[in-house]
Amino acid sequence: MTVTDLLTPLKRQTLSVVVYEQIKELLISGRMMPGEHISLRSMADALGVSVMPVREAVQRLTAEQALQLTPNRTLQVPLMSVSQFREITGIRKNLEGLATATATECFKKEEIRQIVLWHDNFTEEMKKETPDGARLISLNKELHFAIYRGACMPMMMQLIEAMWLRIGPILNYDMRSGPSREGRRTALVHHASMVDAILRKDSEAARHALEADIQSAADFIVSVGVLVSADDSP
Amino acid sequence: MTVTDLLTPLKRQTLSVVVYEQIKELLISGRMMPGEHISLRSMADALGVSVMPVREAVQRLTAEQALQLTPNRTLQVPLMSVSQFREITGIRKNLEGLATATATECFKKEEIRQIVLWHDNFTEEMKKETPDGARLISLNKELHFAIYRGACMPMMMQLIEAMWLRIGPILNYDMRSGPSREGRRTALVHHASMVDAILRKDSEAARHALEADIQSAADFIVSVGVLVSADDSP
DNA sequence: ATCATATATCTGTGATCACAGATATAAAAT
DNA sequence: ATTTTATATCTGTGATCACAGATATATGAT
Repeated sequence: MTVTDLLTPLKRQTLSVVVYEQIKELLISGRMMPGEHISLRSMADALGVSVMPVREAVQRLTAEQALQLTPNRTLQVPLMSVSQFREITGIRKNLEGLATATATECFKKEEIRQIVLWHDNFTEEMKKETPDGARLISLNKELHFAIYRGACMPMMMQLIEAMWLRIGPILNYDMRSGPSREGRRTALVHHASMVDAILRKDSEAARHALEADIQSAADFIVSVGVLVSADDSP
Repeated sequence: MTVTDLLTPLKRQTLSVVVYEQIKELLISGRMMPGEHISLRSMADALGVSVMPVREAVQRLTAEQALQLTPNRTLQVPLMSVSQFREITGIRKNLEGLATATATECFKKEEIRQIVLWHDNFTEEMKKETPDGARLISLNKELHFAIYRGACMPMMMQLIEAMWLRIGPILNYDMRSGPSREGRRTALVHHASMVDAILRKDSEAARHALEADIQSAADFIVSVGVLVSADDSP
């Protein structure tokens, strides 16, 4: 056995995709506010690269509608209308519901153990008097995607990620600064019944609990009033 | 009234998006074979532009997995495994089924008229002894998307388009060179019952007919054996 | 004729410059 | 002091060059 056997094939990492991943993480974890403006050169300077990689990353994010190019040649993280948000919520319930139901029927023991672990961590953090917003966002995402991954549907995963990327800024922006008391309680209830259904291998119950989780979070966002009324975007 | 009132706001068209649309059309209409190699410079020369716009267009198509970048720095239209194709077919039935059912319940008269028109044209072309492959592909796409548009779900439309972009090369590559006798008959049957259900405003029947249409076309593709067995792509 | 080596050519990637349009700032006029 | 005009600066977009890795072709030796 030589040392060459220890070397991983090393997937080619271009600067473009590194930048892409970074901006994506900023968006999905709610560190950029809807409506906020960015520029290629300022990003490039901050990252210590030329505009070229930033340009390609931003171009891609714009294609995914995670960023928006205004008619004035200005980049911004998009504002979202109520109707857009409602449509995404509907699609999410459909896609993520299907993934959850599919996964529930074919989970392995190890996968379920991991899900319970994320759930416990999330619950623990939620029950603190002053939960860490960034940690909550991360734990919530890990819990959800651990479930979806179980469905073994890689393309479905990509679609779901694309949806999360678009609602990330909206969903997470206020959760960062401490979730509301009521929001905390309902989230815990839905997560608990989700995990419970998974343990019982009741796929329809799991789907139902997940859809309720998505819907209640969406209702909260709409009630807060952070969404714009008219549909300015397309 | 001055002449300025006659001028449309003219949406800003960059070269990148023009190139993007062109390549997309090539892919979705089956004019590029799965596995075929392309290069930035040859494309740029053919289009009479620099590599820059082609690069961004290709980068975007690669992100959408409509093109693929091999480890050897070679661009190719992706091969597809049977399992990948089956997963996409499942997702398509879900998304397009939902769109069809939703649309059926809220069609306006004019929209239905348009759908019947596309259906008639498609049927007419199919009944010729030697149907025009390119025209069939176009008519089939127009018919399907005329239905989906009725759902008034713009984001859903984008997801569906992304799916079509990925299966376009596979689905359409052999339809170009004249569809089989059997394939023609079943397609007409499913389209007819789809349109019939829409006229009766029976949303569940419409969904069912659409899913049957998708499934039967997919079964045909699998039986032809154009798909690769192993899963080479990530 | 066959195989090894070397050269030429092709690939995508990154950096840099030029450009036009839009915005903000500064200067000058009233 | 206020409004207008001019200047400077910032924006994304496109073209061009340089580079490293991969492939094909040609050259050389055996």
